[in-house]
Amino acid sequence: MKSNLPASEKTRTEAAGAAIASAIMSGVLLPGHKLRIRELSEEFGFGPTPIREALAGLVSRGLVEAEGQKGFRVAPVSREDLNDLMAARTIVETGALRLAIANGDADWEAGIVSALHRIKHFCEHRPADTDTATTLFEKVNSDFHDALIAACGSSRLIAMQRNLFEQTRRYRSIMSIKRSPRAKMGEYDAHKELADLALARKADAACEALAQHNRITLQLLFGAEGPLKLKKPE
Amino acid sequence: MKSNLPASEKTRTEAAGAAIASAIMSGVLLPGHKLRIRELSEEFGFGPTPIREALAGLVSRGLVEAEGQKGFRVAPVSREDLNDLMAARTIVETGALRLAIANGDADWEAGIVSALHRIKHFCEHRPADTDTATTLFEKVNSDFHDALIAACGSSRLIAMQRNLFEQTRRYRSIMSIKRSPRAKMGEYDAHKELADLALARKADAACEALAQHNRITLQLLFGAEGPLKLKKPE
DNA sequence: AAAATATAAAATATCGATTTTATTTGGCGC
DNA sequence: GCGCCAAATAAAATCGATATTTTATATTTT
Repeated sequence: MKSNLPASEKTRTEAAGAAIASAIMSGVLLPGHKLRIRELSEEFGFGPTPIREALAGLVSRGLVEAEGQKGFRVAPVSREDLNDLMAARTIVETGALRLAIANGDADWEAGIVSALHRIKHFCEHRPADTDTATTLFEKVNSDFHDALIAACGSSRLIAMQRNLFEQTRRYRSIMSIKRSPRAKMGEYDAHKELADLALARKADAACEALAQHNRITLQLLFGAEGPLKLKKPE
Repeated sequence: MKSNLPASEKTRTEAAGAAIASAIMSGVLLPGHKLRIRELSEEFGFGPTPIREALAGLVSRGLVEAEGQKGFRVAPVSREDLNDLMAARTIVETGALRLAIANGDADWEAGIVSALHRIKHFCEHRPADTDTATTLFEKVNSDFHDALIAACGSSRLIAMQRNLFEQTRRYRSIMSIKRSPRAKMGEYDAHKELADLALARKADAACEALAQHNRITLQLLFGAEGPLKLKKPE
């Protein structure tokens, strides 16, 4: 019994990190939930050391919170934190987009066109199963936002954007935002407008569209019925 | 023998992290240098576990690089990486500054005035010892940039700014940039202009001044005689 | 009875040793 | 002599156990 894992996570720490991250992202582990090393160790079948190291890694990704020597817990969610998150995300994304528009070459343009096409394809051939559809949409959506700023010239900006986007995804997932097929077609339109503006090198308009897109996401999350003030002490 | 440490680092991991970070920031551990757990363990007098955990933490701060299961090394430096870093820093700093100017209250203004005053005081009463002076300048300079964006409303943006600033500081330290007293007085003028624009709520002008400030820093580092292409394999 | 304190229980942080993985060294064939 | 493969060496990743700190419980004092 050596490795029947996807082989993408070669080290136990990475595998444990992926497993825990998945549980957090999907809402199996709720915000604020205490993360005890031994429990996780038994639950996921890894030794205490990889679990511990994995948790430290998740802290830097903003999915887990470390409290001195009192251990770890799933990063809490709140309205204030969501505002915090979206403010940072908008700054990083629009800044990176502006740079990408200034520096982008043909490969960058091709990446955007390709990513947009996949969003379109998803909207037109939406999988029947809701979970599958949601997962797929998050993937193509994430890839599109990646493609937009791929030519920004700063690996740090790209990494920050990915990280902030991941945290946004968690909020969406936790609050189980459900979009109707029509709403998802609307998402396509918004992305198309964004792509067109970027490819036309209209930096100001593109950044404003992106900021507006994020404002809508924020309002959508605020408006959702999900409990957005829980801290869940345990 | 329980704790004769500064008591600020209560856990071994934190103490080890601070020690290693200090060695990296001061250039004792050169960019690209291989970081072997056992060596560090013996060198600094901590067990392997805290060292390992500390290194993982430094990776997320951008001071150390992890290579699969091949271990750790001090984050390399290069012209490309410095461009990468300064691009990210300018985006984050100007974005956060714009938010702070829009949201800042009296406390924010007071913080800027106070931080600026300390820069002025430093310039007028510069310590004789060069190392002491440099350390103190980095502190007041860092505090000033913190104060500028303190009211931006996003803890994530503040954390990013701190982190990127720290990395910039490492570049400065490594290349042993030496500023003449006159040059440091020039630094004060630049900071004063920036503070005045921010306090006058002139967002565009303030951000442009900040961006210009960063461009100058970049050129100063590029122009320095220090070896900025070393990778130091071992 | 409430607050404060001492004791017991649990969880974390750390250690030392083992296992696994990477790197070097030495030998063999071409 | 040069490149390729195997054993040996070194390093990193992981484990199981111990020490330390935190949290919960019970007791004593006012």
